[in-house]
Amino acid sequence: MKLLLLHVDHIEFKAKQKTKVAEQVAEDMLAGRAEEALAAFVAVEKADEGNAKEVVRRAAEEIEKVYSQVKAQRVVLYPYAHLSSSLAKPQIAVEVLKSLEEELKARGYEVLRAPFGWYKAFELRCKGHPLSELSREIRVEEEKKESLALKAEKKLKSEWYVLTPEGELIPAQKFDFSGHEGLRIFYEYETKGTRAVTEEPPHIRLMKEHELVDHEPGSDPGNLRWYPKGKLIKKLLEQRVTQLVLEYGAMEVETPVMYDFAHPKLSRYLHRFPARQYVVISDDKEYFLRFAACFGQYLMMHDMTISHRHLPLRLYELTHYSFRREQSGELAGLKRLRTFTMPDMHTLVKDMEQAKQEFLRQFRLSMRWMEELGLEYEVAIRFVRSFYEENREFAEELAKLIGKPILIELWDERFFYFVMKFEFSVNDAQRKAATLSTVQIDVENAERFDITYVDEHGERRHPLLLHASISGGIDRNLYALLEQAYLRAKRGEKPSLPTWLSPTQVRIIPVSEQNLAYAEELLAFFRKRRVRADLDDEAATLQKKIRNAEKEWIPYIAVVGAREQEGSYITVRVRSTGEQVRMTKEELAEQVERENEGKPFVKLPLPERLSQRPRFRG
RNA sequence: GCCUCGGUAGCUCAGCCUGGUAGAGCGUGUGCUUGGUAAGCACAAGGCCGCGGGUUCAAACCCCGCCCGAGGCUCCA
Repeated sequence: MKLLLLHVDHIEFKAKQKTKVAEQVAEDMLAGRAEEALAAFVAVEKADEGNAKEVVRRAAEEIEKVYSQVKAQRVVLYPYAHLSSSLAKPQIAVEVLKSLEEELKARGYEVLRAPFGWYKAFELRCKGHPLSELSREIRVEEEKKESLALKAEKKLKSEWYVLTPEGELIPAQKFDFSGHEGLRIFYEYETKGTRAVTEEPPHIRLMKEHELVDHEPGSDPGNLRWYPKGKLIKKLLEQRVTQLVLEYGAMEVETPVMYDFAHPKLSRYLHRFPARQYVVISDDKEYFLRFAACFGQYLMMHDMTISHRHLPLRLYELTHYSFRREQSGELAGLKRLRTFTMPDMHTLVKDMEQAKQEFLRQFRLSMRWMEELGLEYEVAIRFVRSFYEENREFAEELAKLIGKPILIELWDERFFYFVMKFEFSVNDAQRKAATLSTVQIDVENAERFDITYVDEHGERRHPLLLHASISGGIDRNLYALLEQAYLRAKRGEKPSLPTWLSPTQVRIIPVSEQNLAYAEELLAFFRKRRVRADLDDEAATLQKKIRNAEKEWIPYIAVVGAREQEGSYITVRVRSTGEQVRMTKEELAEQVERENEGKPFVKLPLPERLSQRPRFRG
């Protein structure tokens, strides 16, 4: 339904001539006049046909809201077809208008309704204040389906257990969590939510202070701006996860970011999910922005010719970007965004045996990722109960790999498209958890999207499908790194990022201007190596420069003065140990290169001399 | 989306209750200082007090609406 709401000094209409669809009305309804009214021009649309009741209720609410804002004294309902290009059937439109009139009257408003389906002359005078002209669109359909999905989910019953590395399955309520604080926090967050902590998550302050990421008020909430240092870290994470996944055997592809709402397979799939999408209008078609690479890869797989010899078959895309129009109140810094970057891999396998093999390998790959970032994490594995019963040893094998107790959630029935998934979660400073790595065994979508392969006997068959995000959202990985750095600082340790992710790995600080030339030589030396070095050539004291470097969490601070210049060595302040070490430039370069080994390397995207470097933020 | 809190210099914040010339620290610029491992000194520039409306002789301050952020609820494919 489309609504155009005008706050008018007066409105007057007179029906002149019937159209084919004219409503039969009493003589006295053919003309009318109202003063100090809210005139509601209404077009009832096709999409309203199945949801008349809800549309009427919502329209009445909108009108009520505006009515009280502008302090009108009566409502005039005026059928106005020209607001929409997709009109409802006239009969239904009349009914909707009548019930809207009834609804408003029931809510205590004085209502005048103009007849439907007549050519009418009308005159009005709009008040012209800021609220005096408003248009509203009321769309019920998707939300209705949405709430159905939500309801079904609410009914889902599940039970929680802890599985120890020794293979013991204990109901979570009976498990003694002492010594497993991380798991306790994770469990409590998953099952009870959190207690009220009313402070800003520390990573939000850190991401700004370190000039990594910031809010962008010029965009939709949940869309962030990335400064050079943040972009560098993001790029390194993206390159590394892509590297891991390609080495594992995935084929990298790229798929569109938007899809046709009306596409039959997509729309059915879409309605299984409660979250909302961004909508893009192109000509008169509506598209939604993808929330993962699923669709693009399904549609691609559907068109592929696949033999059993090709399985397992893996497609991968770094979704730059994925979009989820989260409710505004759910957004939180880098933890929860509306636009984010996520690696998404789908693996086709011929049977459950192969699915489990792949699941295990992807589980290990995710473990490796978490280790490379130095993140502490907790593990949850969620099963449909019957599937768990058949695969106990598999669960035990996974718990053993982790080497500490993990959470198990068992669902009585399968609501989602998967029978099993794992999640690696990190706890943050507010004792909340966020999922990073996850892999799911999907038993539904290959069939839904008609993805087939030809088996040994020449028969077309539907494969099983694994969804994998080895790192989880890239943005969220930075959130985890910052939150855990903050937690370490709270315990009295120095906060830091892994060296391979540190924007500046070596900061060269000359003791005085006399040592600047020597410092420049060192800078030139590191530039030729796989080391991100920069030079503090500002006019400040040594202490001040050290302090600035410490505040930036720089892993190696190289101080060079007359002594170093003569002895051709450098004195390095090592962040991880807090020690001052005398080293040669080669030794330092080798040390950093060792820490960069196997990781992508990107040059510092900023001027090497601090005096040449602008500030992105105070 | 709902509820609560916040938005003042590039940044962090005070001022608002009790309306009357807009403040501090950091950062930035300039000058002095050339300092040996976490803040050297001085001076200066820098403001649509989030936006719109209202009340008032007068609004950063009081009232209403909106926008943005954070937290809670809800939600989290």
